[in-house]
Amino acid sequence: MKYQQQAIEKLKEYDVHPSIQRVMILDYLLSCNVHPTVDDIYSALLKDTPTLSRATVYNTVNKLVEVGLVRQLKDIDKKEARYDACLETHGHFKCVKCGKIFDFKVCDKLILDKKLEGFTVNTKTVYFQGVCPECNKVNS
Amino acid sequence: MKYQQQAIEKLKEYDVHPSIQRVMILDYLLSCNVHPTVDDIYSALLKDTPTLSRATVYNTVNKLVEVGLVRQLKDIDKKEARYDACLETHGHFKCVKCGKIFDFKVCDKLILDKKLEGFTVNTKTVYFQGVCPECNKVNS
DNA sequence: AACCTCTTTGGAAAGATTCTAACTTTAGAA
DNA sequence: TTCTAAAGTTAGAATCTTTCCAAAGAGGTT
Repeated sequence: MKYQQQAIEKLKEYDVHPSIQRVMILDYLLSCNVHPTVDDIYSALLKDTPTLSRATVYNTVNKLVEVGLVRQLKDIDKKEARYDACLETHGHFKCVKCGKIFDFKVCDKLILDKKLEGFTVNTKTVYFQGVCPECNKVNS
Repeated sequence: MKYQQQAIEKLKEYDVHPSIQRVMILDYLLSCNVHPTVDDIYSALLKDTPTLSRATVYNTVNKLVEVGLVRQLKDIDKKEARYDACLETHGHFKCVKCGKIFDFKVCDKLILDKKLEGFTVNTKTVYFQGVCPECNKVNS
């Protein structure tokens, strides 16, 4: 519960009632850099809170996405959606060989096309796929 | 069947046997700019081919994605995956009010971060969410 | 025609997510 | 403190998307 206090403050700031479950889940998302699936979150928190329900995890992450505290990433995984509590604009790179996910910076001003004038952009998702340096070494 | 001939040629070029179903599906993807879901494709083609199976649509789009003729877009829709036959690198903008999806250009060289040196990038996905000019007008 | 391979089909099955209805907790008023 | 209404949680059923599988079909080759 490293980020418990921060989680509570963020929830309040975004007008979401900081229930025990919500704080737990946001704390977990803030503390891990691996972009977990709903099931990852559920399994991890079940140890400490055996009464936790899967539906609560779904409700909570949906709520957090809705208010903008968390980002949903669906392309990364073939089936399950993943969640990321880092709000800074950044890209995700997934290595197709080892499956690892790397975050990288995106200079978002440079992406903008003239065609997007007049559009209000709220969320930016940049997702690359390929082979990471480690796996490139192994195969060469 | 505007793109039927083009579909057949593309399939051959990518070493995919141009069966009736595959041609139909790729033709449909090439002719529509709306990034349909599997169910959209299935429903649309069922009229002309009542014997078409949902599994065939899944098999086909998976095959097309696998060989690189079509791109899968998961983030755009909350549940269903969408498919796009346009191979040029481009971004997708989804208006959260009207649900329309707009394509826009991405100058892909500009996205690259120094951190990505050594990475081999195969696929680039850029996805924005926000409000389109039309919906911006309505609410002001 | 006989044969082989690839494709399609439909239904069953699996997997992910949402719904529902009952139960619990919370915040604020009395 | 106690009451009340609203909000949140729970467990399991239900739904929806996707894949699997075995059988049937189509196309091409000898």
